[in-house]
Amino acid sequence: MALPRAARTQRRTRIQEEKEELILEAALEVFATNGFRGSTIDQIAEVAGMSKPNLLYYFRTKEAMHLALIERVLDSWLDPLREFDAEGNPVTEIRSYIRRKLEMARDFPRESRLFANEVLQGAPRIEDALMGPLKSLVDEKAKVIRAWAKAGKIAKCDPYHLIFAIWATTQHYADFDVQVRAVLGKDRAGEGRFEDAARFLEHLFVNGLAVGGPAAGGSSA
Amino acid sequence: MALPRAARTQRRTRIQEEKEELILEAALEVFATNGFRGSTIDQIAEVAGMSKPNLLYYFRTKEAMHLALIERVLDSWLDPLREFDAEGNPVTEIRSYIRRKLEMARDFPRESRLFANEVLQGAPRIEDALMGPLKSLVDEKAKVIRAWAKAGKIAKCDPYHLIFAIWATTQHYADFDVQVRAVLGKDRAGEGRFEDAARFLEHLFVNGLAVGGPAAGGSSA
DNA sequence: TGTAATGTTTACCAACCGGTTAAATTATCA
DNA sequence: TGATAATTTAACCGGTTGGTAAACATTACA
Repeated sequence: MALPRAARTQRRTRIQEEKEELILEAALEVFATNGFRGSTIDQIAEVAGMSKPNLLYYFRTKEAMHLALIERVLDSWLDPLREFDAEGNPVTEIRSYIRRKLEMARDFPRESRLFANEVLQGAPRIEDALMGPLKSLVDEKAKVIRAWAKAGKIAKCDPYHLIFAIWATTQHYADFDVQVRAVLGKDRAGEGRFEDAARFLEHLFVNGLAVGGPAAGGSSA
Repeated sequence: MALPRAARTQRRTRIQEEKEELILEAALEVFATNGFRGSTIDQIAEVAGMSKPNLLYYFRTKEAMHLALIERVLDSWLDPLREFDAEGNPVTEIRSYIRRKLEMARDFPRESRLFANEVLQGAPRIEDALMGPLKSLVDEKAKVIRAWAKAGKIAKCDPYHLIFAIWATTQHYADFDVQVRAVLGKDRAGEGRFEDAARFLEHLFVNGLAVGGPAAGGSSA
């Protein structure tokens, strides 16, 4: 009895595709804003416009909905880092990585918050993913960055903490959106904040990682 | 009937001080790791080593515990930014702000996660604090930073996004601790990670904000 | 020491929550 | 169209949750 009833039909139907999609969309909305424990099946059902037993016809448990969601989202969430190219120009690569991550924070804030909630609360349901695929990917890209530093193309720095810094600064605009808007105030909280953030962050990281920074000797001022 | 029974005694007793302290300490532990909705009074009671009705003798509702906690923590949480000194040397000020924030992430991760949970879930209970005291303080410090930039002491940049970047990068080590440890791996996840982070972040921000960096040109208006 | 004020516990309640059952309804297709 | 498979709903269940009432225990102090 490990499968929901919908998965035990003779064929996979059109209705199953549609409803499962609908449910995951609603689940994303609810889980992202309330966390796992803070979300109820009833809430998801209401957002999806379906009855609770009907959800449970497609997903056997609340956990199953969450798991399906995580699996679907995790992969696409790592895409920007995968595109990080060892052959490219370091400055260009870092700049476009920042831009892509910032675009994701703008266009898929719920996905970002879904993970943030999960990690913040100790990642009880995604620990494997963190220590497996995520760590492997980061390890791989860290090597690339280290090679760039060794070749003198960027300043010598800890590649892991560089990646953390890019994650933190970009996802901040999704995860802490309410705070960002509150601090910027009504007039500056429009969509333009993402362009401003991009400009600032690109400047920060490009300058910050440039070889032999100007702060090295007595600054020209 | 807005006050808990303990607050309706003739004098404030020693036991009240002690028990309220004990409860808030337990509440911090629980709220920080589970968020508001995900936490139960029973959990807090168990951590505090008291019975549930006993907690409710000191705090009328779960909300009241959370509110008392937020109020107590918010103030100290903003202290590092308050110390930010207009008269000081910009590089020194920024560097020590980063260091202080990083120390707080290391020494008070629960406080950081308490806010992160709250903001992440839309800040329903601290919106006033964000738009009031927090915004005022940031506005004030943003002016200082802008003045430094205008005087040519640091690169021209958006002071709000600079502050966001410092918040994001430092709090990351408290809020996303599980992820940081998972990615760094067992051998590098010791306490040394905070020193590594400090070294990287100081380099990043000091170089990144240095005037007329080597990658000069496209900086913000 | 006695007693009034303070503190703690036991027992309880109504609402909520995750999930099940079985019956009713709708879609599919020979 | 009718039979069968697929879908949906109403009713329900046991456990949990936030919170209360009232009896009981302890402390402070005259």
